[in-house]
Amino acid sequence: MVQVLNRGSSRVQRRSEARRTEILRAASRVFRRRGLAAAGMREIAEEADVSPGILYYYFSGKDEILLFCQERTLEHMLAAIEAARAVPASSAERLRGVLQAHVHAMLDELEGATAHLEVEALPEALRAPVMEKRDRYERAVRALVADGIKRGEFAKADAALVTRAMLGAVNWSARWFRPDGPQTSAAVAQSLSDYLVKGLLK
Amino acid sequence: MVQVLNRGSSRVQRRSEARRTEILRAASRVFRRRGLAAAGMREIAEEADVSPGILYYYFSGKDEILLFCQERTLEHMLAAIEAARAVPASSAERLRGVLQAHVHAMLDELEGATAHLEVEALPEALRAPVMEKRDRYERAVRALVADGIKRGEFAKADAALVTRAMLGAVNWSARWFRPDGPQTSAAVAQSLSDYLVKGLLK
DNA sequence: CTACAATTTGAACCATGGTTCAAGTTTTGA
DNA sequence: TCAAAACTTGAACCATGGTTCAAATTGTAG
Repeated sequence: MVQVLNRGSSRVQRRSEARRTEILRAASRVFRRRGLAAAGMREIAEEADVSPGILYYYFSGKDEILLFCQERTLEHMLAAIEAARAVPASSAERLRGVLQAHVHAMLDELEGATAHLEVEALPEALRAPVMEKRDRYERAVRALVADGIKRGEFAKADAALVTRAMLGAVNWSARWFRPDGPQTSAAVAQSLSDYLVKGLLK
Repeated sequence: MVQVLNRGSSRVQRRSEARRTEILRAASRVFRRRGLAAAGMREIAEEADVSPGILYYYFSGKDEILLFCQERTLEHMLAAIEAARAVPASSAERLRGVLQAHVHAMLDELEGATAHLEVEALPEALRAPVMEKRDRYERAVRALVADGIKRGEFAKADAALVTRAMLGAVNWSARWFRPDGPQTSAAVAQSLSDYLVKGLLK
């Protein structure tokens, strides 16, 4: 029988929950390594050091694993937006903060996931909640940009287009970044956000 | 038997060549519409208005179709780089020109293809030539950026990183652009390249 | 016109990979 | 300690989709 999501705190529930996230993390790694389509259930199972069958004990199938990976990352990014809003700072500083968090969400081992870049991989039925979050995130970033323009801190620009350019640049980092390369993810986050915000300043 | 690429000009050869590109174009459309992995041979065949079997008369298989799509787009982009180099102009103007051509290569119906964004989809054996072109293109853009910095036209920056940011922003456009949306691909190319180059100026 | 080559078809083949399941093993509660 | 529940396994099932192929059609050369 497939388990129901459960945040209770009895011993078994905690252990069960841990196993679930363990699987999700393994899946994230495989997704990033092989790409969404090429990631097989057997490989995910091996990465998580369990048998293939068990994936269907904790999840209803590959789609659901994908769904959870995407939502986890998006919620992480939405939290970063909230954090930025809470801090009293210039639009430029806020925007840089959000973009840096986004880069970390893309590149860092712990929470990093690139799955949310391919919403189309989800069957129609599951897409809605992910797209809702994705759109909410994009709107929030756009609001940050528009706000900076309104305040006169940024030059006049097409906020929607610039936002998409920024997100594209940031998302793309997952394609070329190598953890064993010359620079850390923090350095990338720094330089990238500096450059992207600079294009907005007057 | 599988046909050999042939640019001769006898009547049959011309017709054969036309059929090949016709198939490639159909494949490009399906790739863009469904994504690489989800594009099936049967669907490509239907889009090209032929039977599935014939794809194997003109190509050795899906991999080769993919390979040709990628190379076609990359060659198109490399040509744009050459054109930019030939023109006497500021680094900023050259860079804008290249980025605009890139956007058009992404979005326009005629030659537009997004296949080259997923080199990993190719089997190891076929990857090399595509990656060589892709890297050559990236190096050329980077050289343009570095040149602008050296001339003092651009502010000091990590040329490699900025280049990747630009390419990411531009590649990403294929994800959100809708031909029937509010703006044309030319308008997008314009705004996008303006913003991206602005971040480099002093 | 006729034979040969080039082209085209669509059904069948088969590997891949997501999924199911009956049968074990481990953990829990009393 | 023991039975029930929770968990885990690995092999088998089966749909999908890339590929093959024998046969049919079309085009070409003599």
